[in-house]
Amino acid sequence: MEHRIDRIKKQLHSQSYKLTPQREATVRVLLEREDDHLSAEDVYLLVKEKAPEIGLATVYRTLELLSELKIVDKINFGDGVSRYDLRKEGAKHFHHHLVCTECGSVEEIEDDLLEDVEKIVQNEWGFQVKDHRLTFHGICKQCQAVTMNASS
Amino acid sequence: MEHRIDRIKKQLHSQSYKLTPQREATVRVLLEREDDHLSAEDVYLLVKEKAPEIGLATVYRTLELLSELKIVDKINFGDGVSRYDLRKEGAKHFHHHLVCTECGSVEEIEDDLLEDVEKIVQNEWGFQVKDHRLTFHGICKQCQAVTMNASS
DNA sequence: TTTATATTTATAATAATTATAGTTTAAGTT
DNA sequence: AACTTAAACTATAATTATTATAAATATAAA
Repeated sequence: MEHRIDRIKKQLHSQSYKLTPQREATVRVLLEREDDHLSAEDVYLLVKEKAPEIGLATVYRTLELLSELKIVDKINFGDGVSRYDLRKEGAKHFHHHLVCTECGSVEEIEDDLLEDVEKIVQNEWGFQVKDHRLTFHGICKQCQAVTMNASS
Repeated sequence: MEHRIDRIKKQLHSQSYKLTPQREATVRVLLEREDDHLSAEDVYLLVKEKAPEIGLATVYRTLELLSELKIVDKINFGDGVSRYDLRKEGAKHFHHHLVCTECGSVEEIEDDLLEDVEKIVQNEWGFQVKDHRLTFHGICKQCQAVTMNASS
């Protein structure tokens, strides 16, 4: 964890931003909850546990900053709130998501499944791809099992 | 156009909803501006030209309803507003988008480029895919040309 | 230490969306 | 055709997420 904090600190410094205590606390929350997809409000509440004096606006600004530096990705699953997701170290692209329409769970796929598709887009549409957002909606393994049980 | 209105009318009736004049006016706007990605506000202003007495809340409710019936898809390009996009007739899946980070233009791709990827997700993750959202961020043809001119 | 700048807190403002109350419209029934 | 009922509508208020502002604080540079 310290290693990653350190890297992020350097990324900030390289653009002459500082890693203030508030920003560090925010980053720590994101690292600790790496598998979740927290909203700004969620992050705020968690950061408050470490640093009760922090303001909501600071959390928003920090997330915005991290987002610009591509340290986090801002996503929207259509429920009206933005969610923030740490990029894996060294990842060029945003990872994919599997959203279950039954239970609402969100699973991540880190493999880049889109290399071929991006080539097609590049060649056939002349569009120079920089990044992507891919979300599948459907039924997760667990809910499939439940449904089968229920109907048997 | 009348043909598609008629189909939508039937889809509504089949779930015992009515195609009220307000709903019809809204659908007409969506059909006329099929290539655009209108926000609820955009739709409201356009519908007002046809039916000045319509209320914003009705537009929201209509879009929500059309969205539930999968007649339109609700998307979010990360600018804080939801946008509404008509599905092509008979399309099982949502189409893809190319969002240009330079000029903000949005292009559509109707081909389903994800069939192979969906098979992988299905087989390797056991996730039963029902639909997807795929957006590429990058630089469109036009902006690539401009950039090349500017730098030469 | 002094100065300048970046960042923060607390709060107000804005913008998108949703909820509510009362009214209108339409469909089905006698 | 009048009556009844439920759906849908308008107008507006309320809510929620996010952004902007002003004053205070912290940090780095001179």
